[in-house]
Amino acid sequence: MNYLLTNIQKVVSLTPQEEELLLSSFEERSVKKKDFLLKEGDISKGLIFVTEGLLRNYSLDKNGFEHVLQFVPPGWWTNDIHSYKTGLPARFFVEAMEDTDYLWIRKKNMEELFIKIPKIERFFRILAENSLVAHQARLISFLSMTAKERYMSFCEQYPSLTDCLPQKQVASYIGVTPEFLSKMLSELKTETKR
Amino acid sequence: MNYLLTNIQKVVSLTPQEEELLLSSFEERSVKKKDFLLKEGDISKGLIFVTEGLLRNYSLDKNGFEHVLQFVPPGWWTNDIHSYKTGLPARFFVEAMEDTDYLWIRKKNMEELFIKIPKIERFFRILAENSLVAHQARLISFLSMTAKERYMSFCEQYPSLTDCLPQKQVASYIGVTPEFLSKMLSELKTETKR
DNA sequence: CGTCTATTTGAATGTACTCAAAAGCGGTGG
DNA sequence: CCACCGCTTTTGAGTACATTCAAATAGACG
Repeated sequence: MNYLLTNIQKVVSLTPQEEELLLSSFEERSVKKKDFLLKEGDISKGLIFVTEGLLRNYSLDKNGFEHVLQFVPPGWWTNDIHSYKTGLPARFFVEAMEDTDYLWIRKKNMEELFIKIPKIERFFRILAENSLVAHQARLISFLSMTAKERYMSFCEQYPSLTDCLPQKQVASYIGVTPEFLSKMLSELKTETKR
Repeated sequence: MNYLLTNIQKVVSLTPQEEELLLSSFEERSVKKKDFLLKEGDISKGLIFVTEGLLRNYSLDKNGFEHVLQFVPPGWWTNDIHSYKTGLPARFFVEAMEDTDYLWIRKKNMEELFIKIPKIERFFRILAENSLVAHQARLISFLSMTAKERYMSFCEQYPSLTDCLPQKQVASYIGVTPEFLSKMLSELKTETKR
């Protein structure tokens, strides 16, 4: 639970009372590898903050292919925002890539927190804005970069993830087929050897 | 100015005093077609709310190609969020596609408003969240759709823009060359004729 | 071990790009 | 008001980047 406080206090400072109210609004939960926290068609009823493990947030297209929207390591938040905000069915899946511990807060509690502690609403405003910046950068990468450039940019941005992720998942994130990523990698290797 | 109030009151309600404070924090400004409101390398010092006309927010890649991040018709907000939040040089340009009127608020005034009227901070939290949802959808379109599908999805989503925008700009938004969009369109025409 | 999934490799294909040239269109100045 | 200039759009030929499909190999897990 302390991890959550540290995460939030980097942006806004809370009194001990506020900390207590905050923590009491969350539930500690765990899932096993390959479990789903959310499936397409479900209604997303709360927010997820990962403390241990790794999640992925992805969509399934009409041809049955998966597309990774986000990897969610400890210290990061996830859910299907659209479903959460509108109450409509989710378009994304949230699945555990490893055994994962997380904190969960129901929408109703979240809304109460915003009223009782405006600083929490500030925290989430800033969180959303930062996330927006990251999404914009990723969009620009699709508009202006080749697959190889997107791969290298991914490695720079998430060095810790690059190692522990199956290639297939990285391929899905940067928007290429696993076969093509494999070919790119063998090229990159022979390039550096020379 | 009233347009701004209408826009905000759709999400949160304000008292007459709050309305007045809000409006007094903004400046009315105008630019001519082809003028820049922000250039790469500038520091983004405030937020822009368009009341009349049309802006575009784009980046320039290392080969000199433009990539449209956002079109900004009346009722929409824009700036370079990253630069605005960090004080670092902007990566994007904001340019007027037509003579445009807009409201402008300095960062310092914005921060004061957040303190004096928490509902305004709520409005911007929700604005950022909605924008995030839109960005996610666009990301998924690059991961899962062909150029033709992205084009059709763009037309559905922004019917009013489709007509008034030069093809070249639409091409830049959906991530293809103007030549390729032109070929796609002539194909689509012959398809519907049959 | 055996099974299941991930990765590699190759050949054929397709989608989208580049470069070039011509045609169309809008704005501006004479 | 027309002619010209610059920019956008169209069209075509050749090319490159990335996909599909198939088959072989390698790894991970029970």
